[in-house]
Amino acid sequence: MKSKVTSAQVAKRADVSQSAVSRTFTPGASVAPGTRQRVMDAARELGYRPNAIARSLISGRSRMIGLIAAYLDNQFYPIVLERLAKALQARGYHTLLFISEPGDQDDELEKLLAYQVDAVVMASATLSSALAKECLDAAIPVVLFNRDVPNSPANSVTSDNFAGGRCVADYLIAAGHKHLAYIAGAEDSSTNRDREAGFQAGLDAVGLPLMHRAVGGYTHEGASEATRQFMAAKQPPDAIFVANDHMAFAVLDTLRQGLGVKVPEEVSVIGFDDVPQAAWRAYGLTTVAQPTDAMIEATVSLLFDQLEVGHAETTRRCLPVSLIERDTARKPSS
Amino acid sequence: MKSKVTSAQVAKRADVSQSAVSRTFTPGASVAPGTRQRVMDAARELGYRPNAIARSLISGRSRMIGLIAAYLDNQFYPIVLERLAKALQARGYHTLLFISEPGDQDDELEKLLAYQVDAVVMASATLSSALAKECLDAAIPVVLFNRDVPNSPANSVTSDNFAGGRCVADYLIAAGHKHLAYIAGAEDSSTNRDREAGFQAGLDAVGLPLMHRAVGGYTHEGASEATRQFMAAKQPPDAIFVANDHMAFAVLDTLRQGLGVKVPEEVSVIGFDDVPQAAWRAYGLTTVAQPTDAMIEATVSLLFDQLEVGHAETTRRCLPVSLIERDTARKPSS
DNA sequence: GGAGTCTTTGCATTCGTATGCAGTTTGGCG
DNA sequence: CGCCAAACTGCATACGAATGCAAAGACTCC
Repeated sequence: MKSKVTSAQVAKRADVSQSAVSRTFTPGASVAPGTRQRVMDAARELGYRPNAIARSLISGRSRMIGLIAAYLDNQFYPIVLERLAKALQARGYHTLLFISEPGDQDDELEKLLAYQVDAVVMASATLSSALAKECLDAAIPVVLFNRDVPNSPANSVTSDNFAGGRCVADYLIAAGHKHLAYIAGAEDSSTNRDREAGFQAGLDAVGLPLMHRAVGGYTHEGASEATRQFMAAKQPPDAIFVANDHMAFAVLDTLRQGLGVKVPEEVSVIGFDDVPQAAWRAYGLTTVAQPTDAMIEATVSLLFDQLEVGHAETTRRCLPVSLIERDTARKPSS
Repeated sequence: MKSKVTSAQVAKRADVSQSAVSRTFTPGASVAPGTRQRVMDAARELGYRPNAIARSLISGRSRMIGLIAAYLDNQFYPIVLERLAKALQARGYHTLLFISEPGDQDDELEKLLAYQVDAVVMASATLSSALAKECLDAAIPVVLFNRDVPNSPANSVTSDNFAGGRCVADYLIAAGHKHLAYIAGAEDSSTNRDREAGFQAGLDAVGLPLMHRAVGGYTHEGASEATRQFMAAKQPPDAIFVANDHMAFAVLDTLRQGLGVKVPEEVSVIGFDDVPQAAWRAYGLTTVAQPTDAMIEATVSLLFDQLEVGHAETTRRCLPVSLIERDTARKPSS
């Protein structure tokens, strides 16, 4: 069991001081080529690997980023998770993952801070103001991903949800739809709020009322239930805007397989996110695409601005979206 | 910026020694109620939070589990990730995430070990024997999730892929299919190997040949391409077994939307994994269900056996699978 | 009242690495 | 050859918390 090889042991073997070993493994430090070689040899022979924990302790930087997530069943998030983690790895940082349960967000964030993460990315859940303050006090940058809390000291990266919602309204109206419905995600999520507000603004612009509205809670079942409810009304909608793709799939299944309704002939359906499945032929979902890669890039660069440059003021990045026309919504004739 | 509050500062404020503060935050340590109270008060006033990094250094245990993953676009893995991370959190451990690129697995695992993780779960990629040895030397338990490397010193948790493959063969044969095809995942993955071997064994049992075979590489495109190829043959298959659901969706899309083939009337399709989408009505995929929760539970208990009990011999858990009958495969008449 | 037990406390040390400082060597250049 | 700068090296200390040890206090029990 050579489980614990320390720099001191390597130093002894290479017949140098522990400092020399440390310097060999510190990029940019001053070590003579010969010394470095001896140290490297000794290190390899003993199977030495610098202890990142000890390094963190002394340097005050753990090179770990805390990532808080939930709802990994919505495919948007796994993809973000994967790419974000990869982007961080490429820069020598790693991801400490926290899955937040509805109740214990504060508790979890507390533990996360105990691990001395250099920054926090929240890809789910909203930051309670108490916690935001704690992070601020601890000088730990926080980036809200795909959500936004006005008046909080946290940075955020979102796409233009309002514009996306507006765009959907315009598109449906241009296609001649009159009876519009909206299936909301979670009432308290900022994405839902903005998407809905944009959609509503589009209706208001032409004086059209929103005829149906239900809350799907970002779940498959909730969306399915909402759809059933809409279609049972004496005046069912002829177009449904769904707060995200994950729910839109359930809407499509319920309409087509459950109720035998033709899409888009009888009802148009538009989602939001443009997850890969939306492009799969069984769905062919017309949807609003979030610029996932750009959002991740923005997140990473924002993070590093704060971590390495020491940039301080809080920024809110809002990236443009685009409507992807596929087969679930009637196309405007023009 | 009270960013760095240490136990020493709390001690001074509470007028006790640093040891007392440490003991207050160490469950089971001996502290007088009054002292504990004073420490807690001081800690709250200063916003103290024990430094997990420092704790790890002295205790030799980081309470972090390294999780190596990839292919998060196959929904099976995000779900595993979420539940596994949650299960670990519940026991006071956290997940350090590593996304492995095809090339740099060894590099990444190297860095992961530098973080002094207490154990490693590999949910993707196979452990190179060099790394396996390193982990063994470092006395770090390794659990291979959903993959198995014979003759390696690593523990593994899998489902009975061979039995699953066999079961599919039996099912298709019982339904009267004669022209069978298989779409493989990655040739070198143990899941693919076992699923295929089981399937082949089923064919061998009745002397039926495998008429078509192609490698889909676990990708959507690969599976789609394979399907096209099969159907263009002069004797196309009447049943396709696909190495996982993620590819099976592509097969269905290609058959139905791309080629206008009726499923299951003209061709039966069976997948493997039973991801949530398989149950969605647009697909209604007949598939082999892996016992995800049981696999996770097994992984966690195996991990803790080694971490806290100190159990040493390597174990291989193999859990039973079950065929889920839905709408993409013709049912045997019996 | 005294001896023994148990609890509580502080001191000092430890974990493994990084780094300021001072000392030594080397090399360049006049 | 001599001097100064630059490169290299080792010593000692620091990071923040946990813990063995011994001392001191609190109690019990006879």
